[in-house]
Amino acid sequence: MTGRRSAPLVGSLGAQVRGELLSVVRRRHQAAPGELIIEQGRPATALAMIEEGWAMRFRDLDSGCRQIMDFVLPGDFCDPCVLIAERSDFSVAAITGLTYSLIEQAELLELIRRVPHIALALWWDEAAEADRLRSHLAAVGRTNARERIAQLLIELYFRLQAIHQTIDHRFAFPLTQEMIADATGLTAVHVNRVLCRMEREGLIRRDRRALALTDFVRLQEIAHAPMALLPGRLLRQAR
Amino acid sequence: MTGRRSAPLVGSLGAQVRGELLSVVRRRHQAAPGELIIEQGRPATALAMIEEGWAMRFRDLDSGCRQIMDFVLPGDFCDPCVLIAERSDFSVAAITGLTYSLIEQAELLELIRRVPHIALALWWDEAAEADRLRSHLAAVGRTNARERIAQLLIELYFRLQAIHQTIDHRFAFPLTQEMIADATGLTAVHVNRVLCRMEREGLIRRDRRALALTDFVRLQEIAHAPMALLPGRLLRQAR
DNA sequence: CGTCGCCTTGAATCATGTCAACTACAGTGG
DNA sequence: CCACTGTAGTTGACATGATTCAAGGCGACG
Repeated sequence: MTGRRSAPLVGSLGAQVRGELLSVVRRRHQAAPGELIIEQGRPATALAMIEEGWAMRFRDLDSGCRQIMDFVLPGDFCDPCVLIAERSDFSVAAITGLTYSLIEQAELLELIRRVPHIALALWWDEAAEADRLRSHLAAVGRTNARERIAQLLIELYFRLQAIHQTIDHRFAFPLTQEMIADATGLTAVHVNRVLCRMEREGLIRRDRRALALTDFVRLQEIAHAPMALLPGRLLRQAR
Repeated sequence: MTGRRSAPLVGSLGAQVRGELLSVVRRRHQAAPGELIIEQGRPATALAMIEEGWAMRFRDLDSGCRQIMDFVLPGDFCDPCVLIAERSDFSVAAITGLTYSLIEQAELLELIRRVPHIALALWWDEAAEADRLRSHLAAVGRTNARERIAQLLIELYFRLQAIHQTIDHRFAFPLTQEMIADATGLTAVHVNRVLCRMEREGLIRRDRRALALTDFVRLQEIAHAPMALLPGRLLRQAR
């Protein structure tokens, strides 16, 4: 024990753990936009980690439409539950061109035997995703289109900022309006109306696959964003 | 290793692990309806497991309304993320009178040192909750009021059946229509209309705090329930 | 230069929300 | 035992946010 009774007891080492994982990866994989990385219902066999590009976690409903759960950004695991779940209950597809690495289950378990912390990092990731899911659910269930979209944009901003993919309040933005609709539980047409209005009001600016949050403060008010969001908000840090 | 390469590698022992946990519990706690067990934003200090009664996991939004994430039934952990999260990002409140047990963090870690499987059981629970959250999100984002409510009722039915709290398709039902509304992202008034119509159509019957799913097959069709849901659906079982 | 995916816009419609009143109990205290 | 009070459920009339359908624009790409 560390001596301090209230010392953080478990936690993620973040970048360090990711490095450890990458050290056992033989080869990187590529995926073209639209390609499926993980398919709903298929047995879970390997851990996938995004290195470059955006992906989305989603589920197809039998009514033909789909719900996007969240977006998977560089450094995120596609399926932190790979050791727990028998088969995946969601799909993951590339949005942009993608570079990712796969670690087979057997390899992963071997690695965990040497570095138990890695299991915690996965658990951590799972918990962070659950947190995001709860925020997302609250947004879809209890706020209107404008608030939901503002919330999504701000969440993406914070996550991208954490991996240094923003300049000021601007970042590359590969999502179609239909994807935003599938994530927020709206129709593409309505998403369009809301985005256009936001632009007219000077809240955002869009050009050439990029997005700028030109009035970040007001956007945060609209989103009711309580404060700096996910990256490291609620999670115990080791050391 | 077990010999079979595809053998389940990790997993939950379910009831056995729960028994193990209960063996270290000194005293049971009680809570009256409405009482808070876990409060959003407070440091996470102990693992809570429901023994009797229903609770709900929810979040208050600053617009004053709330979103219920899911319901916590006997045998469920309130906060499987207690070892991972610095502070809780949701609240848990008693719906009925409640009996639950608390296991302090230090105690829990000690127990895990002796029985590492317990950590997996918690992780498992976390993953099961994430799965439920994804289904819930898809329902709220992409289905109408009738489908959502049917889905909720059927999910509760399956979970209660798994713990032997159903007789035929009937079970004690302590939720108010406002709670159903807060869970499904609707208003209490609209929930009322939908429930009344379901009753008129012979899908359900309500009386004295109990609910009967009188036309289970049709209800399942409405809910698009793909098949037997959560309990043990996607999860590796040890042995 | 035609095609295709994505974005944009308008008009009509629909699902759900809002407001408001009223009923039915269960609990409480006199 | 009754009068009060409060919570939950029910119902109607009306308002509105979001969807649907439909048409057209615009840029990328073969």
